[in-house]
Amino acid sequence: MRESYQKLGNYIQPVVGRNTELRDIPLMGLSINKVFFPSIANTIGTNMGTYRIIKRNQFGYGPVTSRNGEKITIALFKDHDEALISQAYTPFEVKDKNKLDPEYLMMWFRRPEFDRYARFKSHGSAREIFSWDEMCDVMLPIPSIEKQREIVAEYQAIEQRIQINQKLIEKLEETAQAIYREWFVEFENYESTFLEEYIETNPKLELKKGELTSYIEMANLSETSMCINGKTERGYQGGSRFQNEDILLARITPCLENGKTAFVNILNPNEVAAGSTEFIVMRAKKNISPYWVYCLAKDDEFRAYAISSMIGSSGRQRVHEKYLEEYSLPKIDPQNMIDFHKSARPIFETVKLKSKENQKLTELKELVLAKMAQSG
DNA sequence: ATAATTGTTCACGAGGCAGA
DNA sequence: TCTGCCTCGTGAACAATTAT
Repeated sequence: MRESYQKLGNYIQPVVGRNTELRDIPLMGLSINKVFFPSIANTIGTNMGTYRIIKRNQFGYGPVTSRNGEKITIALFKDHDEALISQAYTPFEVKDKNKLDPEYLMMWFRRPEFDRYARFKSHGSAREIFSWDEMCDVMLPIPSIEKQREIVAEYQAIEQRIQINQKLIEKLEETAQAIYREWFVEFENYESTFLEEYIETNPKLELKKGELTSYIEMANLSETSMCINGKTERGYQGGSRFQNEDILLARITPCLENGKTAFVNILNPNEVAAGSTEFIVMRAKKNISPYWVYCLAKDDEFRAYAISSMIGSSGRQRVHEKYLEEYSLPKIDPQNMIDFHKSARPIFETVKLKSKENQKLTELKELVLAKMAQSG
């Protein structure tokens, strides 16, 4: 270990104090994603006096590491001036912010190496604990405060760009949806037809058992955008099959209700990929824009129809694609479709570009974290 | 007979409670 | 503080049934 590595214990101290006055301030939880969020605890009948109080720029962590996916629950609190957290978490703070920058320390905690370290250093029989003493024994590079702030600024700049892209993607999706509504929903046409005239569901595609293919699981789908984040390679063993420009619609509780729908654009041309058994693949028929299919799949009216037609018992309800094909909608003017496709294309292309850019930026972020080990 | 669809169960991650 | 346990959500495996 380098000489410039320092013992964390010299820079931090625990925070004491319980909610004995039963104050009415926000109750927060924290997760292995290393963020605070509004707590999901059921606190009816709970004695809130035992809860701990955490203040802005203090940290909280969960000493229990053995049941959290090889990760440690730790986050820097910035959402409010003060909040309550469960007694299960240990709050602590940096003694002197001019010697150790809290944001810089949080960056160190975000490193995957720190997760592994915390797990490795956990001990106990029934439950493995990363104790306060172990936390104090953590060694990390602590350069000058100026250098720390420089590193933090670099990291935050990347984060900001990701957020800007994310916002842009959201706006673009809204725009696409607005164009769709204007042209196809508010469009007056009293002649109606069924969806099967325009789309094909679960098109037949060949994949051999055991063949190595790209695989997209439910977790890769976003609830808010068309972008698919990540894929894996594995031998084909069943499930849905699709290609670029197909639309994936999650058909099972609660993924459908949550809006998990994707526009496939991350495959190679002509590549056939596999995915979760719980996707319905929607494909545009001849002369129909795949962009239109995506917008339809995200349309409130269509989604309400899909949700209302879910069947199955024991809480695991699914949509049947036959029902989707029977969805009734106004007949589409072919010229309208051509014009819509032209208008929507730049939107979808930009979303694809920005989503790719964000993947690169995310890699870059990880690189900045990895680099910290050399900054001492 | 085989594939596709539908129903059921299982495991377990994650967040947290509460008594000793 | 320690630790036994609860609850909810969810993906996936497995089983049963139906279609081809």
